[in-house]
Amino acid sequence: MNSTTRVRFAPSPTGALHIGGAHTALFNWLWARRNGGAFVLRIEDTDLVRSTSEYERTILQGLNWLGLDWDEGPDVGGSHGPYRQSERRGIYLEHAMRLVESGQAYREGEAVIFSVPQDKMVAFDDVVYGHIEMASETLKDIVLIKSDGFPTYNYAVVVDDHSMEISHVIRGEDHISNTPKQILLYEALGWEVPTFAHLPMILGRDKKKLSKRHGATSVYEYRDMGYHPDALFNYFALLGWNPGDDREIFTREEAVGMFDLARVTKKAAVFDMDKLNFVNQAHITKMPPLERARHTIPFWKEAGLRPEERSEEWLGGVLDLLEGRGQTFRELAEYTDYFLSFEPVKLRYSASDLDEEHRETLKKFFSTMLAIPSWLPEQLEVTAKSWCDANGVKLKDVAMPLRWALTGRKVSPGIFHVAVFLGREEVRKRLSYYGLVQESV
RNA sequence: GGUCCCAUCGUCUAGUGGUCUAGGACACAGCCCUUUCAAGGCUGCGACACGGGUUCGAACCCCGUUGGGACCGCCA
Repeated sequence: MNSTTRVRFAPSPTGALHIGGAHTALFNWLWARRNGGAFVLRIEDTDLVRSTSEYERTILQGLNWLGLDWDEGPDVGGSHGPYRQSERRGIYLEHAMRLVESGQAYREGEAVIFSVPQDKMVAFDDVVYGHIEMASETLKDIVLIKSDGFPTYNYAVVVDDHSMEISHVIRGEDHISNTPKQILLYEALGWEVPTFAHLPMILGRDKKKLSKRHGATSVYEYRDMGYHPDALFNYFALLGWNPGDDREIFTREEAVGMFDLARVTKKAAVFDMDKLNFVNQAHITKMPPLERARHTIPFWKEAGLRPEERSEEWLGGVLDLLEGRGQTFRELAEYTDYFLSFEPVKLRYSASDLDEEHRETLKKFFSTMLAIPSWLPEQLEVTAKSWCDANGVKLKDVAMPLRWALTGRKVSPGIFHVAVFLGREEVRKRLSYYGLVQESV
């Protein structure tokens, strides 16, 4: 336990929360929680034209959805505020003027610019990348305050991280080359330099920086595709980090218990949907039926079905039948649509593949089946098998037509379980619709 | 172009000089199970980028090459 650990996630509200940002936020959160420290949320809205409060709101909601809570931030306040850079202009100006007075910065137009000292080797020890150094003469002078009176990123980040007492600056590897500039500013201001830990980048399948071309990039798109936040959290944690043993499926709490910045890897990682799907499936499988049902409801509705007409227990029972089938809530809804309504079945299947002879055989079997005393999966299967033996047909020859008539698909869970869940009358109704029930019965 | 970073199976990774004929997971293929498809179980395919050193010994250390990436904005 180290109560002095203070980390921050500092998004700029110029777009939705996307994968890279969520990944960075996640690692900061993990480190804060692991050490019993504080996770601070700061909004870097110094780009007047691109920042909007609408984006700020979606980013906060996105973090919330992922289960990342913060201890200080623009909405919850805290002792180191304000937490929006646009509200901290006085602080930036004050320190910039100090540098002008000491001759370390100069004015040009309305702007304040820092003169980079020459012949200086700037070095730091990154927690993940190790020792890094850069000669100061490769750096150009640094703009501190723009002509519009707002601070630039490299300057504001230093003032804020210092005044918010940030102990560890955990951010993407793309900031490594900004770090020497910031260190020069810490030194000029006479401030202690925090510990830096840069995180590997996340790339698309083609190993290029993740962009729209690679498909979904915002966390909300993943929610809408049917991923569970716990699974996305789990998958993100695995990108650039591993617990050191073979554990790959874990909860947030377990991740907090195992996390260590020292185990973060250096190589950029490719975002792999196949693995995400696997992780999501694993989380769905472990989930209690009722919770699974609650997460699937929006997708049933989206498919035009009416889950609100059923109890959560019934819906959970439907999903239980899937036994591991489906990798997203969207697929869960899709794979079970025929339980909620006969309509999608009619749209998919017409029974035109059955010739008269085949129909007659099926009618005989179905009438035997519908007359079975106890309507249970095992009974249906035993009856079907013995009927097939007696009539010289294979079980699949009756099971597949039954599957088509009940589900409108060629794949489904065990069809006798489906039949039992649907109920004898509903099964009779569907078979009858396809003309597979003997009129006389 | 300058500076910086990275480099183990297709992908995520384990590995910090000998226990590595390199381990796990995803994906893929096959088998088992089986009324279909999954799930589950088993098996298989598959990598230390290359070249020099250092060392008794290198995936691990050093140098170079090549290949990726990032930054070089009064964007963040």
